[in-house]
Amino acid sequence: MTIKDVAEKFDLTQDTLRYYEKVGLIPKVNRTSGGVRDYTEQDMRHVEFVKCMRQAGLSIEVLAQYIALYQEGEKTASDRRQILVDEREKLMDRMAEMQETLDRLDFKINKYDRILKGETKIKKEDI
Amino acid sequence: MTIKDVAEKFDLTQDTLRYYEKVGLIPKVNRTSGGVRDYTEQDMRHVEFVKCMRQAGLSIEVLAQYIALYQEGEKTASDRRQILVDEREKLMDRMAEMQETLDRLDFKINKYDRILKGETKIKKEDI
DNA sequence: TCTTGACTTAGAGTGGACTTCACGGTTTAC
DNA sequence: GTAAACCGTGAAGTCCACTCTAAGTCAAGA
Repeated sequence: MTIKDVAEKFDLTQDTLRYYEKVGLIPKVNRTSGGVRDYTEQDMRHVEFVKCMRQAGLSIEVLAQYIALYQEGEKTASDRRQILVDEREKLMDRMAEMQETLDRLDFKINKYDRILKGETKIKKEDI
Repeated sequence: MTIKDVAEKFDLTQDTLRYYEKVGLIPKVNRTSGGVRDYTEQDMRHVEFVKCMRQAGLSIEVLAQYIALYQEGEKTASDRRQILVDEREKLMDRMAEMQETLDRLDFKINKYDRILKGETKIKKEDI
């Protein structure tokens, strides 16, 4: 698969794909005789994984580290596990914060609904 | 309250507080005769609100817009409500993505646990 | 009175994650 | 065969959200 196809498939730009490869989020992709990237199924699994992790906020740095360990083979399994555990923890924290904000948004939206129906007045101290 | 106290209270830097004021996330804070910021209770409610929203990923831009409407008074209530509804939606989407990633991390951590106990082998296609 | 330390400003600098540029080589459709 | 579309590179540029710097002001304590 060409970079164009992969970019479309995962809704990433070609630039982003090249960038990810450069910084090590994706292993070096094989090239055709003309030097054009030709993505394998395995490459795509990497792209999909990285996209998912990036969306959740894992940094380029930590992902590059993970992929580097992955490429060193089986002996790095426990280091890799630790990275995942740490990132899982961070993710849970972020989600808890977001849940708090979500609750707060719901509360405020509710308040606006009541205000707009004329049931309540805006109080100066409500931001 | 001085900027130092507020920074400590909310675990933000003084620079960040000045920056938030400059870009309109916090209304202009009153000054002492010497020009030093003196935060009121109401200012602090703003700071707390903004901190919470920023943590959840709402942009400076959208928050500044919200605060600007807030300062225009009651007539902007429905516009403000709409901002909150839109941001709530985005937040839910982000959280759903993060939940997906979390599930995936759990699955992978589990796999590593089994590998490290020797129950399974790493497969090449597992990233 | 002098020093210390916290405060002020405008504006420059930083870090993360892309994104664009300039320009040349490659592939494809007709 | 050739034009159009696509791909390659390294380096520079961009955007967001701060963060730091320089140079100055001010209040309190020795």
